Amino acid sequence: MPRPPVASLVKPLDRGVLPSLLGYVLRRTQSAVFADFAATFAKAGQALTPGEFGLLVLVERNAGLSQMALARALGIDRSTLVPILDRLQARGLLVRRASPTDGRTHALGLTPSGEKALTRFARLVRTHEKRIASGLSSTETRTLIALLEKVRSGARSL
Amino acid sequence: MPRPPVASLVKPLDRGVLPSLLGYVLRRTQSAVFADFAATFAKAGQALTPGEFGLLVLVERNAGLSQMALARALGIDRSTLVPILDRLQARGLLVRRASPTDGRTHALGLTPSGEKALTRFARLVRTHEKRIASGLSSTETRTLIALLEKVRSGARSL
DNA sequence: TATTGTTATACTCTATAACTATA
DNA sequence: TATAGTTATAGAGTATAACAATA
Repeated sequence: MPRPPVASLVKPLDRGVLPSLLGYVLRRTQSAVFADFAATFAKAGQALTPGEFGLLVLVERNAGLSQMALARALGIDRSTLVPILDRLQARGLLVRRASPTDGRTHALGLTPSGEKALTRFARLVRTHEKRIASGLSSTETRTLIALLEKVRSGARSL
Repeated sequence: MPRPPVASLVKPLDRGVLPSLLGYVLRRTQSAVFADFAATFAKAGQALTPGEFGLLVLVERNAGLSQMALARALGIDRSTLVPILDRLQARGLLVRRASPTDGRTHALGLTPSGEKALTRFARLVRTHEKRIASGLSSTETRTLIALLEKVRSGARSL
């Protein structure tokens, strides 16, 4: 007897206190932004996650850094970083070179192909950023970033 | 010859364009907020993720809803929801009852123990929210939430 | 002894595809 | 036929513990 729900007729649920919670709104927004990032790259035939983009920028701007230093900057464990670097290296974007000063560490760097790819990626990120900020004035965007940074510092001191 | 990096002496990396990207700042803030949530609950001897909290609130406010309806509201696949419900049910917080009107669906609901737990959880969430918003005036917090909602609607229209 | 990178392992979140029972 | 829930499976992100090479 119950009929299949027609998309336009699905009753929105009661979300109670959730929409007034900063953490909840932050998480939902982040999820939508992630989806937009993925769609932007997919439409351009490119495969990259926001995390991979951040990693590539960090390696480009700090060529020669070690895996430990990179893991610390990304806020992840060094063991978590290994398969991520494996994948980017397999794609020919990044190399682990021997460090000239410390036999234990790798000096990370982008390949020429990685540099070129990063330029393409950066263009797509700008497109994506324009879209997600399309409902905001540039003043609002700056305000939003500043407020988010304030939240981040408040959350970090545990 | 290289010495171990002393925490207070670790040079911050050059992040290039990243700090000006809304998506990047959003992701880092979300990560710090998640860590604060986890720490708040861990200190109180409770184990709960933000996602589980949102799910419990949704079930409480919409008792009897189906797994499909819940998955839709959470933005996840119905198969993803199964093990999540399994865990909450195993903890005695939630039940799958037979629907009186449709033999295919489950009517979800909180157990009395789940209701009581949710009250405790909500108190911890308020503590957590106070901390992450501690650097903001209440006006700023409302502004932040409004701006995030604007971003979310801009990101969703693909 | 301590650090770096790696491996083995485990857990969670996510999805797709196929199965079942019901509609 | 179509929908709801489940299972099997797979990929990515996360961690801890232990190991080899190096400091």
